[in-house]
Amino acid sequence: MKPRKDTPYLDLFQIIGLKLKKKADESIKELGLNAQQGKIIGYIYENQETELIQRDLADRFHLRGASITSMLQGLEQRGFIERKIPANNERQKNIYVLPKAVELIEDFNDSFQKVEDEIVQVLSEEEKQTLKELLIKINERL
Amino acid sequence: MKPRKDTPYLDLFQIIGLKLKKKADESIKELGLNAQQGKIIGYIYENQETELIQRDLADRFHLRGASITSMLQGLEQRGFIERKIPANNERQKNIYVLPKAVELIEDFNDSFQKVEDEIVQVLSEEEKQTLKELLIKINERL
DNA sequence: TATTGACAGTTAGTTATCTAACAGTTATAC
DNA sequence: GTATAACTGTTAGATAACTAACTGTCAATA
Repeated sequence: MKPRKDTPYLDLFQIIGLKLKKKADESIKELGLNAQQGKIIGYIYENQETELIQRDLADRFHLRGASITSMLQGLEQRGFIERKIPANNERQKNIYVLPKAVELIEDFNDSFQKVEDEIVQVLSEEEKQTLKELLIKINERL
Repeated sequence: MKPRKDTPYLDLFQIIGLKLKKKADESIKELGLNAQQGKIIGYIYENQETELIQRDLADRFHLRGASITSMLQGLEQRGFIERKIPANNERQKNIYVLPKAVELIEDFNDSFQKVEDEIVQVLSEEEKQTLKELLIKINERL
């Protein structure tokens, strides 16, 4: 007598993911960026000395190359980042943040930290640790 | 010396959510529907005796009314569902699945179950139980 | 070394979501 | 009872993701 339909993990992950996206978007809306753009700018900032290319962003954020192209074109036109073709490989583009973006990084890291805190506010230290381990284990196999 | 930027829970939930969405979409692609459409048809099927309206779907799936309108228009045009204005309230529309959709429900419930199993395959029974409790607790407060 | 395949990025077109403004219906309050 | 507010759904327009087809570059190999 197995249940005909019951996918609590799938449903919970979908709903929590959606709620977090909306919260994160809302929290940095006033900066004129959405959460994805904020996360990407932060990641570029931390990795721009490593000859970061668009491919790396696609891998890290699980997006398609075309989506990265489109997003970076937008950020470049608005003066947040720049892309330079490196001398040693003309099919790549290295990515760098510009001052206009650097100024905002602390702000949206604070905002993201607040959302982060909201997630785990109801958990004990031990529960937080357990959850993190379980999430990492799941993510590795997915 | 607090870490300048560290949001592992936010990041893990976003990535896992994205991976699950892609897996679920892929798993029922051959039926000509995406995961969200499948989930919604399943939900309508289980609740159509309760005078289900679009507002209910928006609440359950955390989508805007406009998104529900657009999605249901598509499903209605393709003959999966129908919407009827009830006699007692002309501003609402009750929603019902049509045979063409009912035929598919078992298929995509099986597909969703496979994705569900993938999520927890690496966890022990005890870990599964713990995870479910933590996710429910988080979702309630978010 | 010339060909072929893999790789990095772009473009065009599609889709699902969103917000804002709106129409019509029902409920509330004076 | 009428005016106003709240509710339900729709439309129009924007955005961010996708796939498929493409250009150009680099690497492997025969």
